[in-house]
Amino acid sequence: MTNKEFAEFLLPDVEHDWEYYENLYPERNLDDNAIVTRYAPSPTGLPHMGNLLSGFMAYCFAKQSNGVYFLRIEDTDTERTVENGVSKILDIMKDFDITFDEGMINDTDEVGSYGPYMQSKRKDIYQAYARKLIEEDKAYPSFASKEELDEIREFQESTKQRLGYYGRYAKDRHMTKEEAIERINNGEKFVIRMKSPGDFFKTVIINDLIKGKIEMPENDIDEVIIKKDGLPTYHFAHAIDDHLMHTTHVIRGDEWVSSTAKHLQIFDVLGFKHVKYAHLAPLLKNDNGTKRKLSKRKDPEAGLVYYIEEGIPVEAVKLYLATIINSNFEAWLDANPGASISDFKFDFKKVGSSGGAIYDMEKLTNISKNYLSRLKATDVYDRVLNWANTYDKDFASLISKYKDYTISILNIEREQKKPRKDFAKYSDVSNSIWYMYDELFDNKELSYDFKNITDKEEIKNILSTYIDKYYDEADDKDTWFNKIKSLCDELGYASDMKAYKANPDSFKGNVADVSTVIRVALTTSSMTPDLYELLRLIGKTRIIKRFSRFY
RNA sequence: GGCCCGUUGGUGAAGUGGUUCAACACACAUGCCUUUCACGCAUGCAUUCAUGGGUUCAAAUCCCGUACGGGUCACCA
Repeated sequence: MTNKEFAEFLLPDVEHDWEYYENLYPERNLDDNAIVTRYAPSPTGLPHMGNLLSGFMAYCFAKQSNGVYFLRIEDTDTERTVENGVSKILDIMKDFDITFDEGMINDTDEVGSYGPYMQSKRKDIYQAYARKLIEEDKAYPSFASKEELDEIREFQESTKQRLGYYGRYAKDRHMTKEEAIERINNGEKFVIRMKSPGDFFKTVIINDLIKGKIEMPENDIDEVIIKKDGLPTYHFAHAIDDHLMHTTHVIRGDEWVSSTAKHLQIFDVLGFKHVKYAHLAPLLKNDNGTKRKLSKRKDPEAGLVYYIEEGIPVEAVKLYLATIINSNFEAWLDANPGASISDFKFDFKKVGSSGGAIYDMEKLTNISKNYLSRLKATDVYDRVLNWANTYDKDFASLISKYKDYTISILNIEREQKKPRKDFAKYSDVSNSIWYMYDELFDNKELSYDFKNITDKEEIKNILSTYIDKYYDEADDKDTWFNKIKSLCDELGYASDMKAYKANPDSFKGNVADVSTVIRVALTTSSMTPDLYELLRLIGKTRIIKRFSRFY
C-alpha cells in the first residue's frame, strides 16, 4: 500500500485535496505593511477583560495599517462549546463597538471570502492537509490510549525525564502500515500525530513582537494534530487557518509562548510562511498584597457585562485599555485633546513586556470622569437615559418627563475649559442629582447636616430672611452673590472671607456657613454644583416649599 | 521537576552605559484659591531601580548566580 492509499484509508471522508484549498484562498490584495489579524475565541463562555484587551489591540493594529480584522470561532472542543456562544461574543463586542471585517456575524452566518470562519465547519480542510502529511510520511496514526500515555508520563516523572510523546516514547511512529490497518479494521480509534523533525538539543529562536527574542529548545514531541473525533487540535488548526486566511500577525495571551516553537514547526513542516507573534501578559489584580490573574469568577470587573450594567462608558474602558497597550497613549491624548483612539499609532515595541499590569479600577474611574466631563449635556442625557431604560426604570421615566430640566442640571459647570467631574458612570447620576426632583425629594425622610450652624432658630432666620428680602430670580450671578453678602452683613456673618480669617471672633460665622445653610436646606447635601444655578433651576416657588420645612 | 518569561514608588509606567536617569499619569498627603463640592494651582511622596557578585573610568541599563512571581509541559483552547 502506498502512502497515498494509506492516507485515504486513514481519512476517507475528504472531499478536496490540499491544493484545492491553496487555490481557493488567494493572497490578499493589501498594502505591504497591512496587518491581517483576528479575534479567535472559543465559544465556551463570555469574553472577559483579557479577551477584550487582546481583541481591541488586534483591532487597532489592523485598522491603523489598513489591514483586515476578522472573527474566527475556535470550536473544536465540542464538549465545552456552549449554546449561542457566537452571538454572545458578537453582542458584547458590539457593545464595545468593535466590529469585524470578516467572519461570523451570528451563530450560523458569516461574511468574507476566506471562510468558513468556524473551525467545526473546516474539518475537510484540516483533514486534507493531514492527508498531505501522511502521504509525505510526516504524520502517522497513533493508538496510544489515555492509560498508555499516563504510564509513559509516570515513568518519565519517576526517572526525572522530560514529559511527553517523543523519541523512544513515540513508539507508534514506527508502526507498520499493516499493523495500523489491522488495528483500525478491528475497530480501534486513533489520532493523527505529526512526526516532529525537531531536536531538543538544538535551539529555536522566536522573535516575539512584544517580548523580543526568545530562545528555546526545538520541539521534539509528536503532537496530536487530528483528534479521535476527526477535528484538529488548536495547534494544527492555528497553522492551517492562519495560513489560508493569510493572517500576518497573531496577537494572543502569553500562555501560548511556550507552544510557539511547536507552532512554527508545524508551519515549517506544512511549508507555510511564518506569521508574526505578539504575546500579551495577562491582566492582574491586587489581592491582599499579592498579584494574581484577574479572575472572571472572583472579580466582577473582569466580566464585560459589568461595564454595561454599571453604566461605565465603553469609550472610557477603551481609553484605559489603550494606555495599557501603549503607555505613551495617555501623554499623546493630553497633547492632542479631542483626538480619538483611531488617530493614535500603536507600536508593538511599546507594549509592556513585564509579568502583567494590575488592572486598576481607580485609574479607569479617573479616565471615565474626564471622558464624561467633556461630553455635551445632551449627550450625557441620552447615555444616562439609554442606560436607565434598562437598569433604573424609575429614574428613566423621571428624566424623560423632565428632559430639558435634566439636561440643564447636567449642564451646570460643564461646557467650560475645566468642567466638573462628578460622574464616572451613568449609575452615579441619580445618586448625585436626585434632590433636583420633587418626586424624589418630597414625602421622604430627609437628613440634613448644616455643618457649622446648628441652631434651629438661626437656620430658620437665615432661610426666611434670605427668601423674603434677598432672593430674586431675575438677578445675574454677580448680583445674586452680592445679595448673599448683604444677607451675611445683616445677620452678623462675615461677607468677606479675608476679613473673617483676620478676625474670626467678631463674626457669628462667614459667608461659607450661610451659603451652606441655603445649600443644605435646598438639597440636603453640602456637596453640590454651583448654588446659583441650582436655585435658578429649582425656582422660587419650590425653594419656598423646601425652606418651609424649617419654619 | 524540565523549559520559557518577568522583577523600577501604593498603582500603571518612562528610561537599555554617562550630558538633570529616576519623566509622566493615577492614588495619597499638605497648602493655596474658593459660597460647598468638584476643578485648578503649588508642594511632598523610589538617594534608588528584587538581591549578591562581576565587567567598566562610569550600570536601573551589559554578564553570571540567588530569591521571588508568572507561564507551560492534554486527543482544552
